[in-house]
Amino acid sequence: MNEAVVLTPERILEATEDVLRRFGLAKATVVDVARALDVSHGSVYRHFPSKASLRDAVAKRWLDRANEPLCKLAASDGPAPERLEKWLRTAFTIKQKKVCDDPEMFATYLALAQGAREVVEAYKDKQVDLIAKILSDGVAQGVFEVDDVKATARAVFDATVRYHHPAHAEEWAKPECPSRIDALIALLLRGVRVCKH
Amino acid sequence: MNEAVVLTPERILEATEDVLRRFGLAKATVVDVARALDVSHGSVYRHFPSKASLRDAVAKRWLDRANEPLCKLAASDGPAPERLEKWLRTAFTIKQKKVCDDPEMFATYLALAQGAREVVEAYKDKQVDLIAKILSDGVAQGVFEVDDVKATARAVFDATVRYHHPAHAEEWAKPECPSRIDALIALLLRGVRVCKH
DNA sequence: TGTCTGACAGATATTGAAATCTGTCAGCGG
DNA sequence: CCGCTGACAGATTTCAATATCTGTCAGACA
Repeated sequence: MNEAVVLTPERILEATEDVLRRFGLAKATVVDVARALDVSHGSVYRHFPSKASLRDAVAKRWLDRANEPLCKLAASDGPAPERLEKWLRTAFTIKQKKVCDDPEMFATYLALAQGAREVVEAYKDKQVDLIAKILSDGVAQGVFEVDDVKATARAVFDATVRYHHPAHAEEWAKPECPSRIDALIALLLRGVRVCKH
Repeated sequence: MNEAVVLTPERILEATEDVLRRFGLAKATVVDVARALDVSHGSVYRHFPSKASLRDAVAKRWLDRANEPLCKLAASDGPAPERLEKWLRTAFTIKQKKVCDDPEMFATYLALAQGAREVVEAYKDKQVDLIAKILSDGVAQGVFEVDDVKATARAVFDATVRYHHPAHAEEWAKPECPSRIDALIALLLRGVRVCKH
């Protein structure tokens, strides 16, 4: 019973990512994945009930990996305003880097996410929770003044959509982008900070 | 020399909108437009050098019409905060209404705009100028406190992208949308207002 | 007994030949 | 003379025949 030969969901996901990387979403088939694992395609259906569920699982892996640094940032301590700014800039940078490094693969994952609405929705909710965590820390520190933490976290998330939603990815490379990000972050921080007298 | 029979760019644009409405962007051809006007398609090329330029002109008409109420709002007078809020809500409502009333036509115009980048860019710049107008009025009234009016106007525009960029149109119908808009507008207004003591 | 195979039906994608469209231009007709 | 026509070349789209893929399942194999 060689472990390397046992067919696990994990191995299938790995192979699926490989196949996606090589062929792209449009051309990748379950048969390709099975071939990469040297099994029949019927075997893949023992572990994932459909091609859609396989794609969803790949999307979830991808989003979870991307989210990891942000979870850490939200859980850390320190002054909330700096932490919020850092969190937002990190969120933007992660996405931006993915586009720059491998635009083709980014496009593949983007298309993948389009079909995995539930997974994406859960991921977004998690992001909002992370922002809310920082906001409530800031309120506790007396540096933020916020009516409704949850609603404001959602508003911050919505307000920054342009720099983390893939629909706007083409614009991220523009030269005026960094200064526009600076202006946006400054505006949002002013919106949550307590008034200085 | 019957005026109704003279072929003008205006008449061609009107006919093109009709054809788009009837067939959709994918199926609408220059031949269809010519047929609607009862002329040969060669004649259309006397007035527009290419199909692309015809589409651009239609897109421009559409955007200009949509922009009209917003220009008026920005040019009006009154307290800047109320005016900014009204402007944003109007901008959202205009787009939302277009989607609700005729989703098919909205999709057509959306696809149209994708190919008319320059026209769209000019339209966006105009929007930012309108926001900047209201912001600088607010500064003059002593109710807004803004470092760089132009940059902040851009930031307000960017922050509200989720509710005026057609890429997010599917989300506009969701029931939680209005309260999220309220939270976002409140956040942005807090970000530009002078501190209350 | 439980995992995997391979053949199968229905759904989906590919392909290339035929039809249509875009953009041009010489010339018609008022 | 001037705006319009209609035929044309090359590009693009359509359509239907063909090939491939998804998802199932009865049975092999260990």
